[in-house]
Amino acid sequence: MNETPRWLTPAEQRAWRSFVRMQQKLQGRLSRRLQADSGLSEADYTVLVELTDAPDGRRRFLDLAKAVEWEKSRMSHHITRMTKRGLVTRVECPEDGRGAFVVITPAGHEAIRAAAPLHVEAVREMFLDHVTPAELDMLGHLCERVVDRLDAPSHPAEQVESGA
Amino acid sequence: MNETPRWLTPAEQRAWRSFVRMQQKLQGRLSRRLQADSGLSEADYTVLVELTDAPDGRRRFLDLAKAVEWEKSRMSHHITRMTKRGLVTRVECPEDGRGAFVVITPAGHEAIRAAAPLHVEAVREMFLDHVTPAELDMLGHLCERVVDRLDAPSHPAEQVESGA
DNA sequence: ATCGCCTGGGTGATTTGTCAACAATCTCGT
DNA sequence: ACGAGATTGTTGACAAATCACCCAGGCGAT
Repeated sequence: MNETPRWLTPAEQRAWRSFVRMQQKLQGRLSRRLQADSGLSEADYTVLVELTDAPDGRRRFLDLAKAVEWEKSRMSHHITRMTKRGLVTRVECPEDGRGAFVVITPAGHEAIRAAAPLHVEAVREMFLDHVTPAELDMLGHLCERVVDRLDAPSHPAEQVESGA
Repeated sequence: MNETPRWLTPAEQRAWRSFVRMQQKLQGRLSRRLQADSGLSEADYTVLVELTDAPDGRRRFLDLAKAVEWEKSRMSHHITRMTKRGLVTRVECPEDGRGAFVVITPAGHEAIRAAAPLHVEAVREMFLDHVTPAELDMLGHLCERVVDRLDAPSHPAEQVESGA
């Protein structure tokens, strides 16, 4: 029945492909640099940022996992490793007997505090310095919109009662 | 000496963060979907696309590795696995005794041919459908520019004679 | 209370990626 | 011609991600 592939137009093709390439390169370079400069993997950094953002430096597991689009088991394994390195701790949740928080430790705080400026510098060098404010602004809006769409229920048509 | 962290402005902060989030989500969703729909990992797909683009479906190892920003050893391992599945083959290079080509097989061709329309559809749903043509255009240019910058020698100042 | 079932999280085996060291060319300068 | 050094690709040990399955605690109906 759906025999119409809606193939990409040349313009779409080109934009999407260069976007993908940029992602690949940017991610590759940034994470290697982060590792070299600060001894943190991209994954570590992501978790630490997410925790730093939380008002009291703590976050529920699944909450965290969904925020960064990881599987819960990945989060669990990763937190185990980070715990061994002293960057975070597990704290069990009083009101949910099965639940657990992951909490950033002082060492964890210290680690991002040290890593952030270097990382920011790298982000500038590799990305921000080559983008105009207008582009950046547009990009920001675009990304927020797309993220919202991704977080919303899969098929817009199925969603009958959210904003109504 | 460099005690000036050039911290991000709120606008930069916001744009960059939402960009990172979008990347995470988009990548996560797209690759899970690709796997489910076609039995190809994102890595497989990347390699196959790169090979399909080449005039005669063959590419040197390191060339390929650099193009997708992988370590050569990752490429080697991955090609080994793909070879076992019959998607590609290794062919030794006549004019460079140590070198090798990786070549896409008919089965490989068939695999992307089958996967591409599904993947494209997913890309539309998750991304293109939420972006205006003007935005897409700007994004495309931006990405090309950034990629060029990343491929150019590291410190612009060190580059004394390219455009001059 | 207790049974079914869902949810939040952990575990172990398998797959994938990284790192470091290696072999086999090639490239040059002499 | 020959040896130092740089390239190209491989390998094996280790780290990290995924998958499938498990367990414990909550939640609601009877």
